[in-house]
Amino acid sequence: MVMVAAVTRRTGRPRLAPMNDPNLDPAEQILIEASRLFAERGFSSTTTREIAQAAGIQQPSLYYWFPTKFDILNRLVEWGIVESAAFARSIRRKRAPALVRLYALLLFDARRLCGSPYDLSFLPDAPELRDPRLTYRPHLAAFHEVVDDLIARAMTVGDLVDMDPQLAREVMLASTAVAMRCRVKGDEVESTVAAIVRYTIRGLASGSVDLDQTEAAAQSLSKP
Amino acid sequence: MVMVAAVTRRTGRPRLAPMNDPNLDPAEQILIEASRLFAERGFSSTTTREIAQAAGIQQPSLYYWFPTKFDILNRLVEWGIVESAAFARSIRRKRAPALVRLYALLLFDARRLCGSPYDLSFLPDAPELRDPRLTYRPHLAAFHEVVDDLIARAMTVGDLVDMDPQLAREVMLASTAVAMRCRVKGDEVESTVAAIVRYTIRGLASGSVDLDQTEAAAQSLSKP
DNA sequence: ATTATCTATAGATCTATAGATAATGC
DNA sequence: ATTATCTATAGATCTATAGATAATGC
Repeated sequence: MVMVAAVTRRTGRPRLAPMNDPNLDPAEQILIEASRLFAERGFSSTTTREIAQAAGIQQPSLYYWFPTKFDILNRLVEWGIVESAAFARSIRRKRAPALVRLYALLLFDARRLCGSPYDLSFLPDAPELRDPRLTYRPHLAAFHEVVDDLIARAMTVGDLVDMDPQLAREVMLASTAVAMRCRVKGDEVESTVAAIVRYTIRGLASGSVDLDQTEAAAQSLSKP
Repeated sequence: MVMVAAVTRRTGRPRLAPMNDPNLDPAEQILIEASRLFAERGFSSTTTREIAQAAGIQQPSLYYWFPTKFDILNRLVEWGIVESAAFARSIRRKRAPALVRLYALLLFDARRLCGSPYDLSFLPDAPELRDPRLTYRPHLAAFHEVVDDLIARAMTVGDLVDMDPQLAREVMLASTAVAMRCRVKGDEVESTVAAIVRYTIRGLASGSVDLDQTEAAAQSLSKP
């Protein structure tokens, strides 16, 4: 008995133009194209007509998949933070040195964003993030709490140079923004992520830290 | 004969609400308030009505001072780069080591943005910057050219760690973005700027560099 | 009957223009 | 006469809804 890749005939009225990839979920396609457009022109400047066109449907058909344009944004923002926040919570209980855990957290986050199907480079500093209706806030707060805690611990044991802890977080999260912009495919993800995080930590770690050893420990810790 | 601070009676139809500071140029007031709103809500989401209201005039009165909303953006972007590009051109001919000149350029730029009357924190990654009608491009290109040149020279003499030069520029300009966000007043400008640039250079300078001496040389070079 | 689209459009903006108005300047 | 404002509004969007339509599923 030979299995043939089923030509998934979809239900519903046919599109004016047939789908590029009939196996891809339309909602997924919408998120991918919307993120690309948000990165290119910003959330407010991107119209629902443009998103629909990029996804191969008419403008009102968007509303079958998402209740509002705003919900598309919310889904993308959530995707960008929820998993990293969960990883942050789990790493808080691990017994490795604080700097290693910090390093691992930056690696996990950068890897996720760098290898994402969505272009989330519009997120850092996107003014729309201030909208109180967005639901990412508790996740980001948890993420920041862990980062701040680990910075404080690493500073106490002398693994980070003595500086304003808030500025240290700023510099670290600026590196995450770099990772979002350097989005690459497949094999290149690991080397790109490693380089970005390495130079960030280099700037903050004190001279007594063995960077190669810290990186190696963080690398194994950052993979689930 | 006693000089009295003249109560500048202004010509033209009076405003509905009197000006807060009658000595401040209305165009300047508009730029200040517009930049604040662009930073808060983004260019596209900010309406001309909001800008006008913040500046104390009715919406159509904006158009007496600026031909379009877009021109307000263009003026702000130009302000953010023109002077730094001019400084970059002048420092290219100086005879100090490349790393010192790079350090001085970052200091000059960060100082200008950090102490600016305008809130330009919306500029890094603002999608509106892609608009080809904006006139800042030649200035930014000149600025980047000098930075790239200085990075290459500093790397050749071993003052910067060996890394992808483009990534080095990314990391440096990410620090400039931090400076824009850390806008402070008066006395605090110098210390804030110094700290931000110091930790950026720390992350990129090789171990053989004397950072204190480099900073001192850069500080005096960065002031005209 | 259910699903996923389509077409048409209501209602709510938002930018920019037209033209009136109320000061000062000469 | 000149300047800097005002009011009123045209014209161009843009989001979201209403309701029709063309497939498949049972």
